[in-house]
Amino acid sequence: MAMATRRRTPTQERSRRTVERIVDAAAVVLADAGYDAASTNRIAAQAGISPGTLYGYFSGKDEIVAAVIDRVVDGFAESVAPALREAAGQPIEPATRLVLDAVLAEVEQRRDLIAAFIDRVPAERYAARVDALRTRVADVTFHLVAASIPAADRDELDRAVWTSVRTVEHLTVRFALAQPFERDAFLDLLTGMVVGLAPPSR
Amino acid sequence: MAMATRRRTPTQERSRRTVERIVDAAAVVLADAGYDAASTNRIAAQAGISPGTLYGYFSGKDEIVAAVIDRVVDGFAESVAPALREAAGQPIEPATRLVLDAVLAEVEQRRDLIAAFIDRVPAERYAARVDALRTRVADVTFHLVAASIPAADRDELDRAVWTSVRTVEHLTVRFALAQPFERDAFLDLLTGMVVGLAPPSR
Amino acid sequence: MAMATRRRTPTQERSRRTVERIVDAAAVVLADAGYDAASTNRIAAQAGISPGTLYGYFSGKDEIVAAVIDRVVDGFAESVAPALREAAGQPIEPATRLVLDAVLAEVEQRRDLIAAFIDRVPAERYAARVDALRTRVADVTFHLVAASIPAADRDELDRAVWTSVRTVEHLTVRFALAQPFERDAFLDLLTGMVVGLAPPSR
Amino acid sequence: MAMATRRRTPTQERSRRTVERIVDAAAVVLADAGYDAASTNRIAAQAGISPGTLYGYFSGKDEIVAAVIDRVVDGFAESVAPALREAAGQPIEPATRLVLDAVLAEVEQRRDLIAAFIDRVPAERYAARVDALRTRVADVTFHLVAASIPAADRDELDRAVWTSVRTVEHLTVRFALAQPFERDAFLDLLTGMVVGLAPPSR
DNA sequence: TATGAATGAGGATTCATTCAT
DNA sequence: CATGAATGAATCCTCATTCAT
Repeated sequence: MAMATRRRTPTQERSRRTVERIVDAAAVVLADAGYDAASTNRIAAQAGISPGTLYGYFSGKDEIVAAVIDRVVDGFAESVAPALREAAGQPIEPATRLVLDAVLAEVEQRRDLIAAFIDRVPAERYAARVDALRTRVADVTFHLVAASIPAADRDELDRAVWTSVRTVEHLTVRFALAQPFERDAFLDLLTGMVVGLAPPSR
Repeated sequence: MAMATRRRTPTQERSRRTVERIVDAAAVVLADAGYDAASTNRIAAQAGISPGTLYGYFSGKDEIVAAVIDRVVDGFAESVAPALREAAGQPIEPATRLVLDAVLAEVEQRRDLIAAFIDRVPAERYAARVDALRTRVADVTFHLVAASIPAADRDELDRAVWTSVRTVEHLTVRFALAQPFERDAFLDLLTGMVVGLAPPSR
Repeated sequence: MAMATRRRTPTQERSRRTVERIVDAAAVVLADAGYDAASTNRIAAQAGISPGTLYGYFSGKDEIVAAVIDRVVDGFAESVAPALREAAGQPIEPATRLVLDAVLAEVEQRRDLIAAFIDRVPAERYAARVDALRTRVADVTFHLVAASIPAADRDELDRAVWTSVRTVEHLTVRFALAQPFERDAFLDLLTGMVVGLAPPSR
Repeated sequence: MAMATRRRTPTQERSRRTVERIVDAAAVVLADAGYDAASTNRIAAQAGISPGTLYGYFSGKDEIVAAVIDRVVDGFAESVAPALREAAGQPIEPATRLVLDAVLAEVEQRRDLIAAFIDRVPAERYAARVDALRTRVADVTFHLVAASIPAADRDELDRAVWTSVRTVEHLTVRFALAQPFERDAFLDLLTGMVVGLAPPSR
């Protein structure tokens, strides 16, 4: 998924590094101080550049934040894809668990940054981008299961997918943040919920 | 749940009305414009008082926002309690559905305000207060079910309760905001998920 | 003519004084440093108030500048009116000279401020307001002379008025700024030009 | 009139073209957007060069603007000269009209650029250069008429020249911008004013 | 208590200019 | 010569909060 539109297209190597530094810095500042305190000047300072440079690449604060989210969102696509491939052909329960494990692992890895977004960034600043991911996941899930479901149950499947995606997203994130009990037990529970939601197959 | 600590205790009737007006105004402004745009001056203007007066009743912006949340949170206690009483003695499935229906109804009623908080207020501004409610709900749920569960399964029950509370909260809110399909179908689905999480009773 | 729209209506005496101080300060800064250098912070500093206060009364830099011009423009209305009254009934030549003398006197009095506007403020910032004055002056001039002119010459009168107003305005200001020769000689010259422009009376 | 001092003398052909492109671009941007919005970066972009290159030819923004004015000013010298030659030997009235026509034509041709300067550029940025032209015009006018005037009237001639130059400049520009009535009528009026200013010849 | 004028630190953003490549 | 990335001081403006009246 594309990074935010850039004012200056980074043709030179130096540009590319600068963009990286800005996004890195923004992630750090967001995690440390939250959205409100993440002023452009502060992000620039953290990146070791001048405030003006920032505006060579981003049109403003929101675009920088968007780039940080894009990075997280892109991470999911990349890290869940292998699990999806591995799961293909396996029975539904182990397949589901495999994928959920990958999702949870990715969340765990970005834990601090995700925590910062959840706690300190108003959702309207990033909802659109996360929603795009959500839609993609829902589409994939739907088509994975649709084949083995009678056409009459498509509506039920739609509802199950909506519910699953929301449930997995929320519980995964909350579990990673709070870690209220053991990882395996959580994955078992979550797998059971998701599998239980699927309409009876043919 | 207590209102935020006030600088002046509103012993007099007029004071109480002023507090109401401020909280009302804050709810309106938050729903209309979000947290960032909800300046104290704007809230005061909406309430028809001067900015200075505001500080006679609240120590600052965050305390006003807290009072708005408290009102929402208190609403739940009040409106779910009757359903809880009615559910007592009924079989688990209809009982659960009854309570979930009440929860959903309350969310639906506060839809705009909840949407404003979810979308536009950084969670750290209100997380503590919602967490307190969450804990209370978890406690009640735990004790309601604990009696019919073997002591050995207490850990499993803990996990099921954590998962249920998080799931119900999230799905209920998201369903009320998006209304992606029919209400009854949703309640059926959600009831099934929650009941399915309960450890096998004795 | 009205001052620029104010955000805060100066009900209290203190407000009125603050507005005065801001407009005074803006005039000083404009005359000293020009439009570009007349930052809101600098105007505030000159006025001995904080930058925020400024925005309580004016929506921004342009509105402050407009208030300064309004003051100058209003000055003309007030100071030329007596001359107009005195001129009524006199023959055209002494009457014209009387009015031009009053105009020049007023320009001379505001010399520094007018110089600052002419030299250092882009005209688009104040053209509209000066144009309003110009239109009023043209209207008055037209009606003063129209009575003694055959209806057939109205077009010619229109042209003469347009030319007179522009000529008087420009020469008066430039003369006051440069003072290239004696005041009396200038008034004689200018009176001759203006009287010469008038279409032949009945 | 000389171009502004350059950092590098454009001995080479390519350099000369670059300078042209910069001045062209500056004229376009000034006419389109005014002085404030005419940033060096924007001028460079319009010229199709990089901001750095600009500083190879001009010491800064003001020097670029000066070059644009010089071009306008030089245009006058070139386009009024033929009219002056043609007017020589003719009676004063048709001669004056001929020259004024040429002046007006030149203003009309540069209408947009002149409008941009008048409306949107603080006069102090270009006053010196226009003043140089004004002085030259005044000198020429003085010597043209001086021969036929008694020496005793030299002071009067001085005053008439000052007034004429200012009047012609201002009315010509304002007429071209506003076009409030017919061109011929304007030239008649203006010619009459100027001729009327001349001291009685011997 | 209520008022509302005043505060002032801090935020987002721009742009003339420089300099390493 | 040209490039274009980088600079950083300076600008306009906001808003939570205070305090004299």
